Amino acid sequence: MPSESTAARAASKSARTRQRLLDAAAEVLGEKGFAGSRLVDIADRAQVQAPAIYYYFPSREDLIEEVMHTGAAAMRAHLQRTLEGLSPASPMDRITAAVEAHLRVELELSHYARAIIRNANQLPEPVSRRALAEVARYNDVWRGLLADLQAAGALRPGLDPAVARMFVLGALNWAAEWWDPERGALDALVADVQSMVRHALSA
Amino acid sequence: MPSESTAARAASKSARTRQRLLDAAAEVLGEKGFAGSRLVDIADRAQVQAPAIYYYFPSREDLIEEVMHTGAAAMRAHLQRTLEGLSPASPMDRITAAVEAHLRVELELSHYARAIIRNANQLPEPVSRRALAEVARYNDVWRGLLADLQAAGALRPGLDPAVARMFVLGALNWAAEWWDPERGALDALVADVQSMVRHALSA
DNA sequence: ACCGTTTTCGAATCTGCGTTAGAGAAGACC
DNA sequence: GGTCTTCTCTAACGCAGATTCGAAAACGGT
Repeated sequence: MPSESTAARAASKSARTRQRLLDAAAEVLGEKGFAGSRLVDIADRAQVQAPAIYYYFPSREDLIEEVMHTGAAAMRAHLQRTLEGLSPASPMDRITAAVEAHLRVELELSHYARAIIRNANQLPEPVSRRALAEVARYNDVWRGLLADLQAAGALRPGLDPAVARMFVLGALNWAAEWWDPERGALDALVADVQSMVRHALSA
Repeated sequence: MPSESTAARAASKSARTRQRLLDAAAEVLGEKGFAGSRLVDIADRAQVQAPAIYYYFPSREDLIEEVMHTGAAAMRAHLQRTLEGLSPASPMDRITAAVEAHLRVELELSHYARAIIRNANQLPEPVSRRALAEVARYNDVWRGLLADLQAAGALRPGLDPAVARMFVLGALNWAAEWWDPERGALDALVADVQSMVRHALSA
C-alpha cells in the first residue's frame, strides 16, 4: 500500500492525465465542433497517443459526453454562485450580473463553456441527453431572471419573455464566434453588452 | 439540335436536379454542420444515389462551397434590396428594416442562409475562402448601418459600434438555433426583436 | 535491484464514407 | 427503330479515423 503522499501523487498523476484529456477535448470541440473533432487532435493536445484515451474513457462519445456535461454544469454553477453572491439586488441588476457571468465563463474561464455553446444543438441524441438536461436547467435560471423582471414591471410591455431571453442569450453566445481574446480587454465588451441588454429589456 | 421547348425542358430537368442537390445540401448543412454532412444524406434528400452528385459537382467540397457562396450572396442581395427599397429613412429605421430582412431570410426564405450562419466559422480554409469574402461584404453593409447611426448621433454614446454590430448580429443569428417555424408566427418575433435592437442601440 | 501494478504505445483491425469505373436506363432527334 | 447524348445506378476501391490487442515502459513499494 502506498504511503499517503505517494498515493496522492500517483492518483493525481493519473487524474491529471485524465484531466488533460478532458481539457484538450473541450478545446478541440470548441474549435472544430463535434463531428470535426478527431481523437488524434485531442490526444496530441494532451501529449498522448490516441489509444491512451481508451485507458480513461470507454469511447470517443463517452469522453465528449463528459466534456459536455461538465461544461454545462460549470456554466450553471458559475451563474448561480454569482447570483447568490449578490446582495439583494433589483431584477435588472441580477440580469446585468448574469450577463457578465455568462461572458466571462464563455470567453475567459472555460473552454468547456465554449464547447457547450457551439455544440449543444448539433449533437447526436445519445451524447447530448445528459448535457442538454443540464443546459435546460441553465436556461431555467435565466427564465427565472426574466420572469422576475417582468413581475417587477421592469420588462418593456409587449415583449415576450421567452423571445427576450433567447435574444439576450443569443447575443451572448455569439461572442464565442467572433471575440478574439488577443485584442482588447474583456471588460470593455462586458460593459457595452450590459448596457445594450439593459436598454433592450427595460420598460 | 433539340427544338427550343425540348431543349429548355431538358436543360431545366438537369438544372433542376442540380438545384435539388444544392437545396438538399443547404438543408443538411444547416442541420448537421460541415463535418457532419454526409453525401448520402444529401443524395437521399435530393432523391438520387450518392454517385450521381459527381455528375454535377467535382467533389463534396465543391458542392458545399457553392452552397456557402450562394447563401452568403443571397443574404447580402436580400439585405441590399431591402435597404434600397426604403424611401429615405432614418439610420435607425434602416437598421430596423435590416433586422427584419435578416430574420426573414434566415428563418423563412432560405436554408442557405442557415447553412452560412451555422458554418461560416468552422469551415476548412479552402472551402470557406469565397464564402467568407461574401460574408465580409455582408458585414460591411451592417458596419455602414452602424456608422450612419453613430454619425447621426443616434447611437448611445460610449458604445463601440463594432461590439454593437456583433451584439445585434449575434442575437439575430442565434435565432437559427432555437426558432421553431412550427410554433408561432415569425411576425411576432420580428416585432419583439426590432424593439429590443432599437432600444439596445438608441442614444 | 526486484516485483506487481498502472499507464502508454505501436501495430493491426474494422468501418464509414468519399470517390471512381463502367455499364445500363432515359430521352432526344432522325 | 436506330443511334447519340445525357443522366443515373451498382459495384468496387482507398483512405481516414475509431477501436482493439498485446507488449513494453514507467512507477511505486519492498
